[in-house]
Amino acid sequence: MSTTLLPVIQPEAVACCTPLTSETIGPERADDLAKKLKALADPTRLRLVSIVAASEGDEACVCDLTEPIGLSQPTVSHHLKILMEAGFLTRSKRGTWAYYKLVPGALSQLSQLLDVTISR
Amino acid sequence: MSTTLLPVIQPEAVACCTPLTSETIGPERADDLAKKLKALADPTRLRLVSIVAASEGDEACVCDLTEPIGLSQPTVSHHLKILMEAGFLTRSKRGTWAYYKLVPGALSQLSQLLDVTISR
DNA sequence: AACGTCCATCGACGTTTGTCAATATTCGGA
DNA sequence: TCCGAATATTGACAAACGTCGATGGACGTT
Repeated sequence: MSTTLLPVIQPEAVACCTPLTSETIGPERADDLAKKLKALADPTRLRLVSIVAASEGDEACVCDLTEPIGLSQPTVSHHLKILMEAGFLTRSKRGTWAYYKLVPGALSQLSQLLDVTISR
Repeated sequence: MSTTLLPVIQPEAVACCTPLTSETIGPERADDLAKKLKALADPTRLRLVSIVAASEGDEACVCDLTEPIGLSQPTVSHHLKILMEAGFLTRSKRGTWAYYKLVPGALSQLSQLLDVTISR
């Protein structure tokens, strides 16, 4: 009698597993990106960046920032430090005043990274 | 004798205060933006989004995600929930499997918001 | 030299976050 | 109807975070 050949089921097709179609982000890059995003992921810090960006020369001193933010001066300084360490602001002292300035393109760069690195 | 008129010093020029040249972000919008950024500001969640984005049909089930992430299944489910509540992923159950899918344009929209809302 | 102003740092506090083990739930197959 | 597999939820815990008051350091003015 004749035998019928049955196709062997591929292991990949057994369960739900979907194959990847392109490269994924590595844990190191994910850490870097997360660090920058974390620096912005706070309402107070977003407002700080916004006020600096809206100021003459993309620059403002702490005395300009404390009042509209409505938090204590140490807290504002703390947030500014975080934004500096993340590369969004630079600091320059003139007299007793400390001026914080937007790093040109830092925000746009992060914005692009979101689109390009992730959505790919 | 003749009197010389002296110009009155403007109050704004006395100290360091820089005038704003354009609108700043309001506290409510800052809260909204911060909430979305916070959802992405974690290395594990960035990798999850990346893997989903790299998968066939921008879609993957939890069983595809647990192994490459290297964390416990409850932790992965927890992160996926956060990404869903922030509007980056949607969930659809098929059988026992739960498929998470990228929300089209959600990342790009956030990316644009960063550039437009802040940098002005 | 003494004082006042602007800002950074420190220490403390309550809250939020990321993680896990254990358990509950839902669904398909025997 | 019972069992196993995939996923969500709960409870717990340590670490990180946001905030403040108090303090300290640097600078300009008197």
